[in-house]
Formats: sequence, structure tokens, C-alpha cells
Amino acid sequence: MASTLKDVAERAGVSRSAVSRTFTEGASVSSKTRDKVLAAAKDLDYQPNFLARGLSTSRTKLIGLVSNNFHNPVFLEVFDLFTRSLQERGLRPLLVNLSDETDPEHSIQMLRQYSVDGVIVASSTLPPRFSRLFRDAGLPVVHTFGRYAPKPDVHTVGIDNVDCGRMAAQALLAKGYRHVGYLGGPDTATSAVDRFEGFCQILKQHPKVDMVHRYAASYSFDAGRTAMLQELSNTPAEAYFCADDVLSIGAMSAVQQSGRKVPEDIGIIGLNDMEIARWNNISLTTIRQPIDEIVKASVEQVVAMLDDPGRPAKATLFPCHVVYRSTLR
Amino acid sequence: MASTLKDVAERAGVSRSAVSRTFTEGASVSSKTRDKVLAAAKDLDYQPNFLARGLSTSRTKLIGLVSNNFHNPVFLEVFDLFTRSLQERGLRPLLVNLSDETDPEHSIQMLRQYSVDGVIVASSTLPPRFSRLFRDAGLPVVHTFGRYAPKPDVHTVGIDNVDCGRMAAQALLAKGYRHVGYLGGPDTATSAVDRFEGFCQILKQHPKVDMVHRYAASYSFDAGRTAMLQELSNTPAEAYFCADDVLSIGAMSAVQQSGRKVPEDIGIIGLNDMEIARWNNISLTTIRQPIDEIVKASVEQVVAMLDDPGRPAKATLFPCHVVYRSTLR
DNA sequence: CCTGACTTTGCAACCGGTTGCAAGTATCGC
DNA sequence: GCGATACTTGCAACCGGTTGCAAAGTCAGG
Repeated sequence: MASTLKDVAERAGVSRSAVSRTFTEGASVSSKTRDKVLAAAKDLDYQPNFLARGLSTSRTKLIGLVSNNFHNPVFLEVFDLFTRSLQERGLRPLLVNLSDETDPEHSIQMLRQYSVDGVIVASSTLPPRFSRLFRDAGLPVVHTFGRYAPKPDVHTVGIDNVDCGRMAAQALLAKGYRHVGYLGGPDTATSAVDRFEGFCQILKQHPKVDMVHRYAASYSFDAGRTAMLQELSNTPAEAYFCADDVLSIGAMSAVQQSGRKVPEDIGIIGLNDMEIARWNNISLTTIRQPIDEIVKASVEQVVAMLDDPGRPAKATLFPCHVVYRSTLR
Repeated sequence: MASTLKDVAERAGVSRSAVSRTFTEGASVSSKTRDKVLAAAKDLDYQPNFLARGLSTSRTKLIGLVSNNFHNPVFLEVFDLFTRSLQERGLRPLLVNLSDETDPEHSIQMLRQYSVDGVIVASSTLPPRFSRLFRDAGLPVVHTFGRYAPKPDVHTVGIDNVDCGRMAAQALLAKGYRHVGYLGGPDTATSAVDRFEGFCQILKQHPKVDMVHRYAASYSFDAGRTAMLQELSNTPAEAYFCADDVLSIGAMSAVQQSGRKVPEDIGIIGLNDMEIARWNNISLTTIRQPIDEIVKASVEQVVAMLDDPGRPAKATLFPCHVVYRSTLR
């Protein structure tokens, strides 16, 4: 089996402490014993057991990565960025899929059982209440894509959803649309309601512009398509702000299916700027969310909390901007 | 902080062993002490520390989930299925992103350091040599989407790529195409060369049919588009088998960009049948790979190995079939 | 060569669990 | 009521590391 501290110690002719110290950052060992130990370790193909180490140091370098978005392609990019970013720092993501978890308590329990050092909740649909549970369990937690609050309960990294709503409304008005629509994610998602809120703020200032709105059942292609088909069965607006790219693409599919064209008959603006939006048979005009920076900041935040768990919760916001492609006239 | 075995033991007025036993499956405790212990545990909000448990039992219930495919949307589905399936069995995925890892040794080391119970390598582009390294390190390993071999080095679950190549060729011939092309993933990927192999097997039997082939730089949209643009700059074939859906979509984008139409001018058949292929503005004809069954079988395989690490490696293959949509004439 | 300051080392206790073993307690048949 | 048998239980050692503490070693200066 794998060799242990003791094996190495015996082979190198030193104490177990000496071995332990050569493998701990900043411990005091003479270079002579260090060399002996390293040689013995190499011979035996030894590597320290992180679990045992975690047991004594209560630092496991395990980070819970919790999400319920396994059907929105942008989250593949998110997972890619998270895993790389954590790995660079020597941290390890323990992935938790909350999709069909009825009881969040269960995940919290399990993350505590593995004594993770921290938790990253990556979701724009989970309520703030959820991440609070982690905090109450004594776990450092960062809510990525969480709802902005000036004085949040838990650390939050993301975008100003209300502002994105405003931005979308302005983009549509600037293009001269006078009958616009909002197509959101589920109305239980804070992101969906916040984006609508901002959208309305601008439209209130333009009383002559008509507005319709509808919440889709989820942030998914099918939900977007279904919602847009319903819109089309009445008098649809001239252009829609779909609160997510995958929703937008679903909506576009519905528009095409109805024999209409994007952007000639109906304009679409999305949100996220996921890779697929750039595919040039999609070429979606969308509000770009800088997910690479968001992920980076989230990891930095959680790392900072490891050293200083007590630091007050704050919200970090990143600016978004419209990327014009081919789905607005 | 979190309460421990000792705290519970004291509160319940029993020994630490008694507490340990009430939390271990099938250990002998009287119902009287069990009740006392459970009550005390509830009061103290106790839960066993898996790391400590793992240390004595050398079972961590941690499974390394290793992949290098973080840019192919089908892998979001794969991760979704894996995480759920592992969670159902009380196992926890430790996610490893190999994308920019120059040295696989490094990941292997780290998985050993966390004493994972097993490893699932989910990739069709990693060479068999890679998963062998895990096996040699004494870790039970399953290579999902790995290369088929009648007597493989490590357990393999996937599809018969050669047969898929044959299937694609036959589908194209049946549609009357007489000048066909193969557009593969990188020629370092076993899946790409195997699929080509099968494709050729059929075409050899039809000497009158012309064939061209080209390997894309990776399994990605951009690589597919670039490769197809190159094809189009010469005399393209009438229809292509693109060895992956995301490659197919890239290729379709190139075809459209060149002013040609799918399927009128050029036909496309993909492989995977990822969710996006079903989007009805894509509507890709493709060879369906039953990823849900593949994932399920992979997890079952790795679970079986936990109990019996010595079992001989075998390959499990799942049948594929063509799903006809709108990209062949 | 001696002293004092600093560095290196080993001992032993601890992190939070599991488990073989032997002693203690119930249960049963007679 | 007794002995045999089957359950329960606690002790103590162990899993593979870390770390405070004190003893031992090193070195420079006088």
C-alpha cells in the first residue's frame, strides 16, 4: 500500500516529526535532514495524506461547489473556470448538484461532514436564505451570481441585475422599438425579478412605450421556447429582453417556428454572453456578464475568508455591457 | 465548534465506542443506548466526521471525477448525471479539470493524497495510457467514453466508435450521397480515429463513392467551423459525418456562412445527440449515444470495484442509433 | 574553553473517529 | 436457581498526520 510518515521516518533514520516538518511549509528542519527525508520519500513514493493532515490542522483545502444549474450551458464555462481557479490555489472542488435535492439541509450536513474549508454557491436561482444556512452552519460561504444587497447576509459576487434590466430597456428604446417585452426566468429566481424591476424603471419614464412580460418556467431552452410561443399566440411585442441567453435561443427558435424572423419581425436581446451566443449561426445580441472575473473574485473572496472567517459580508459587483450582434434590428 | 464523538459520549453517559457503533451500519448496540446516544447527538447537532472515519476505515466515499472536456456542452449533461448518480449512492465527486494540466502525474498524486475510493475518467480524448496510471497507482478506475478493447487495461464504459463510423457511413449511403466526408476531432483522440476507421470500412465496400476526411483541432464549435471552412474552399463533399455534435454545429455554421444551405447543399450527421441537437433551430441528425446509461453503468462499475478491487477489467458497450432530424436530405 | 542565543530534533499528546478483545450482563432451557 | 449462550459494552490501540515543549546541538564571541 501507500507508504506513511512512519515508513519514511524509519528509512531516513529520523523521527516522524522531522518528516512531517519537511513537508510543512515554513517548519524548521536542517537542510541535511530535509535531504535525507526527501530521498527516503522519493524511494518510497511517499505523499502526505491530506485527510490525516486535515484532521489535525482542521484545514482540508476542500471547497464545496454547490449549484443547481446543470442545464444551462453557461455553467459549463462556470465550472471550467471554477475548477481551474481553485486548482491553481491548491484547493479542491467537491461538487454538489442540488438539482433534485428536496432538502438543502442534507447537502449542508454532508459538506460539514467532509469539513470543507468553504463553500461556493453558484446559482442565480437559489434564494439568499439558502446560502445563509451555510453561514449559520459556520462555513465560509460565497454566493456567486447571488442577489445584490448593499449589506448582504453572505458574501456575494455577481452583477447588478436591476441595472442590467435598465440597460436592456435602454438598448431596445435606442433601437427605436416602441412595443417591448420582458421574458424572464422563473419568478422565484431573484435574478428574474430584479431584471424585470430595472426594465420597468426605464419604461416608466416612457409612458408611450407598450410593455408585456412573462416569466418562463426555468432558465432553459424549452422554457424559453414555450413562453415565446405563448407570446406569439397573442400580439407579440416588437422586441424582447430575454433574461438569459439560453432563454433567448429558445425564444428565437419559437419565433422562427412561427414563420417570423429575427430580427426583422421580432428583436431579441439576451443576458450572459455564453460561448454559444457567439456561434455565428446564433449571433445573439446580449448583455455580457464577465463570468471569468466573477469566478475569479469569488475564489479570491473564499480564499480570503479562510484566513479571516470573521470578515463582514460584502457584495462585489461587476459591470456588464451590451454586445451587439445580429438579433436586434 | 462542531461537536465530536467524545462530547456525545459524555452527554449520553456512555463510552465513545458506543457512540461510534450507533453511527456504524450493522454494529451491535442495544436499542436503549442507541436511543440515549441519538438523543444526545441531536441535542449537540452532532455528525460524524467523514475524514476521521476515512482515516480508520480507509474508505472516504470520495470519487475523483476527472475530465478535460469543459468546452463541449454535452459534458454539462454528463456532469449532471454523474453527480446525481454518485450522490444517490452516498458518494462524493471530487472534480478534477485536466484541461491545462501538463502533467497528469500531478492529478494522480492529489487524488491519492485525498485517498479517493475510486476514479472516473470521463473523456474520449485522453489516451488509455492515462487511466492506466491511476490503476498503477492502485486506484480503482473506470474510463468512461474510453476506447473499446476486448481485453482492456482498465474498465471501460462507452460505445463502439468503429461501429458508429460504420453506422454513419451507411446512413449517408442510404440517403444516396455519393461523395461523402469525415470531419473528426483531433487525430490524437482515439474516438476520432476509431470513428474514421469504421467509416472507411464501409466505404471500401463502395469503391464508386468518393471520400474526403479532415481532423479538427479539438471537439469544439470553432474547430468544426474552421475545418469546414477549409473543406468549402476546395470542392466539398455532399455530406459529412462530423464525429461530434458540437463539431457538427460549427460545420453547419461554416456552411451557412458560405451561402450554402444544410441539408440542400451539404448534409451533416453528428454524434452524441446532446440537448442542443434537439433545439429545433439546430435540429441535427445525429448518432445517439445513450449517455445516461453510460454514466449509470460507469458508476455501477466503480461501486462494484470498491467492494472487489481485483476484478478483471472489462469493457461495457452501449448500442447507438441514428436519430433523424433535419440535416440530411 | 566557556557561555549564551539560536536552531534543530524527538517525545508525547492530540485531531476524531473505528474495532478486536475481554469482561460484563441478559436470556434461555432445564 | 444454575450454567451455557448470546448480546452489549468499555478499554485501548490504531488510522496518518501535526505541534508545543523541552532537551540536545550548533555557532559566534569573549
